[in-house]
Amino acid sequence: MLKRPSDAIEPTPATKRPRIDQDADYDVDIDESDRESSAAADANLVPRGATLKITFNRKFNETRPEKEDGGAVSDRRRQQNQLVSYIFNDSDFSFLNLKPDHTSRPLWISPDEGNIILEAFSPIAEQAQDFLVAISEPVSRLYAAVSVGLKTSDIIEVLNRLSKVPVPESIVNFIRERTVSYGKVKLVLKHNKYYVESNHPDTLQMLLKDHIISASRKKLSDTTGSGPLTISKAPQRGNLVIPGTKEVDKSKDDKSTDAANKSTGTDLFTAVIGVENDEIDEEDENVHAFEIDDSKIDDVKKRCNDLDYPMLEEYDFRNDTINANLDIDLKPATVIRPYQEKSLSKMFGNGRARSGIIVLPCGAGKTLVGITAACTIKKSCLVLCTSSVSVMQWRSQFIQWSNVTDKQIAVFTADQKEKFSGESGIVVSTYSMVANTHNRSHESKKMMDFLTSREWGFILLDEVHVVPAAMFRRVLTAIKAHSKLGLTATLVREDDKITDLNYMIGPKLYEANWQDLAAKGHIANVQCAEVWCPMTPEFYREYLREQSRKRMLLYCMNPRKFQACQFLIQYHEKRGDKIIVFSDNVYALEAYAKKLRKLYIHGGTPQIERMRILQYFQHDPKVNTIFLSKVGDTSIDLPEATCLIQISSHFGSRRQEAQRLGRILRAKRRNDAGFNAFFYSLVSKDTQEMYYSTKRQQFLIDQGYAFKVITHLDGLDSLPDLVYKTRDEQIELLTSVISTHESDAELGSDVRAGEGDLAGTVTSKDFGFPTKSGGPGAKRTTGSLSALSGGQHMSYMEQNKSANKKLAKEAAVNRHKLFQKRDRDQAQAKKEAKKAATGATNM
DNA sequence: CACTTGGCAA
DNA sequence: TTATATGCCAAGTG
Repeated sequence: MLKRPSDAIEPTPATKRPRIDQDADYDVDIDESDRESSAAADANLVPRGATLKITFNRKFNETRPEKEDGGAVSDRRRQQNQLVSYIFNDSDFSFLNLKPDHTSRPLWISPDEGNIILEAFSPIAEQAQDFLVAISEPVSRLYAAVSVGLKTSDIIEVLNRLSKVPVPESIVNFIRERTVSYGKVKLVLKHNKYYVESNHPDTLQMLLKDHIISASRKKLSDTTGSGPLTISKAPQRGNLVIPGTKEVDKSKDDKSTDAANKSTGTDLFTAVIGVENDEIDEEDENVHAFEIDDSKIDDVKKRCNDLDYPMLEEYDFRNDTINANLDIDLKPATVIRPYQEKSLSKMFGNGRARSGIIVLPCGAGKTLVGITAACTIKKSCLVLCTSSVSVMQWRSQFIQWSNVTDKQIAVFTADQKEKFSGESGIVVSTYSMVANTHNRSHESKKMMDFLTSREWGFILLDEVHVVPAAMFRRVLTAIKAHSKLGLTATLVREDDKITDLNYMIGPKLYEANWQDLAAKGHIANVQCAEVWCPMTPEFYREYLREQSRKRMLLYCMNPRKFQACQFLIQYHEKRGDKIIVFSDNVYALEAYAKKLRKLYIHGGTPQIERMRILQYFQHDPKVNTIFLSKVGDTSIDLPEATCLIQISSHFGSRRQEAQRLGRILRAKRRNDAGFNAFFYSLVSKDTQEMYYSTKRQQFLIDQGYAFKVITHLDGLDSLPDLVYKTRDEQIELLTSVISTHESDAELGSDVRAGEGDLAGTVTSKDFGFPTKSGGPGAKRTTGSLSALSGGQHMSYMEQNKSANKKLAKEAAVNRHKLFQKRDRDQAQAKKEAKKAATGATNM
């Protein structure tokens, strides 16, 4: 959503303004009864997009408060959980006039609430949904819709054509009001000069009355800044071809971009609607413009934003004669997918590069979109990502998909500072590298000079949602970039961090519908489930006694959860799935991984070892499960997982949920008929966790995923090697949880790892390298792995400890050089920790 | 020189 | 409102 002037003036804007929040305004409703009964019933997927409800009601409540009838509202609330048709319950709409051909129109619009209801069974439902998604979420999406070329009148007209009933006047007004100023003004960089451009000369005149803007206007030598506006033909897409689109052998060059995925449904859609739902042409219109001073761009941008005329930024890169072209292209074999093409056609719709954000799920090929965009613009390009790992990934992807040479692409991180040779090139770097405020090393200072001294045709911003606004500001002020593309998987507003993105980068240009991508096989089809694990009495008693900090640990370590986790892992390993288990809590992560004898990675795991483990996970058929802490949320590339289990879903943001989910969405590996990916959340019953998890799920439901609650896992109790089966074992776990936590409260996690080692642990540390054939490393590995299949009943800690020590000693002899120092350090740390502990008790 | 460690930031 | 993870840099170590 945009920052608006009222924000600055009003002390409490949130109450004054229609706060748009995703939950309220854009729901994909799922029949709730299905959720209730799902434990028993088979895993039926709710019909895709059963209803799409778009609510404008906050706005309407604000303008017409008398509609806020408390009784009706609570009445509605109550019924929400019963039927989809609750939408209709509080009003009788039979008085509305159905249009004569209403059966071919898929939308209902209720005049009071502003709800729009889509009939999913309509043959044109999919297109209608596209349209609705484009215009819903009133403020930001209308803005986005306008910015990709839809006009107010078009929106109203299309809505009217889709609707069975006449579009209520109130909605028309709402749309008018909201779109009147958006997208009217563009900041265009053309022939290396900046222009403020608009189709409406009067708007420009109005803006020029503002003293800041008029002061920024470029003074021509003969006039005093009040000369006439320049008039020119509106830009057209013309012969611009986005690489990789097979556009070449099409007869029509324009507007047929979407012809590739045209189906009979689309034709029907156009027949009913009369217009294509995107690419509204601006052909025979003139645009008006005035030039502004390069140095005043930021002032003008800010001012226009304050005046409620946010500027879209466009870069006429084909007419940029000053910045050298970069001779890159996609490799001939590279073909991009229809939705990638669609997102790019939004960006390059009129032959210029619009700045903005493209939202695609992880694994849907964001990187390729970015690369294709870079290959379309063909100017110097700067890519920014969040971690050095993804820097390397971007680099290698560029080389993989396009024909850039080593000389043209350079990386800039803490340990690698390259420059490209020649006039133009690509630099891949991290945000913190560029935005760093505190002292720089000499090398990076030089590099920064290199970055700031030149003009960049294109700046690619990866994972825009994680970067704080302040950092962006620094980056964008330091770097002179002519067009900006943000890529993200989730543009979810959890806090106000990304509120400014619209202003700083641009509007959302495109957002893919996850389900559609799943249906078309681009990403996996996911079954989401929440597993409710009861607490054991002992744990629950402690839980009730303890304070919040320890409570969390207790419900994470719930033995029943352990068992559920074990069960699910075994079940899915049998199916041949690759499984990732997430835990935000590092202690729990280690405990689980060790008990279940799996490899794990957390923040303290050194880089080389991470790579090792990921290698195993990907290629070794014996390693099918790994445990990850928060590290997995970003920057680790895990293409092979098909099943994901969350223990400790505490404090979760929807963003996190979405991103984790994204990890298993990569093109499907499995060919099962129904679901080919699984997402479990383990929740301890009757604890705070229940509350958090409900909150988190909302996102998944919003995305339209089927969601089940599992209260009982069949066959769990008969699992042969079930952990913590006896009460004694459980109590032992409980005491170790309580005591360990206390004594280790302020010790580093690595120290803890060494101390509390459980029987026959296969931790990342013990996992030898299967180096040179038959080497000692290899032997150890297989030994550990075969131990998985039997004899893991080690009841006593003391025993285990000593056994483990012996193992460790043996291991140390044959350990890889890289690990030896680590081991020593750990031994040292352990010693010191013990010393500290005894010292404490002596006092 | 290669590598690790601690401090700091967001 | 946490805890965790990450990145950059300088200083220390063998």
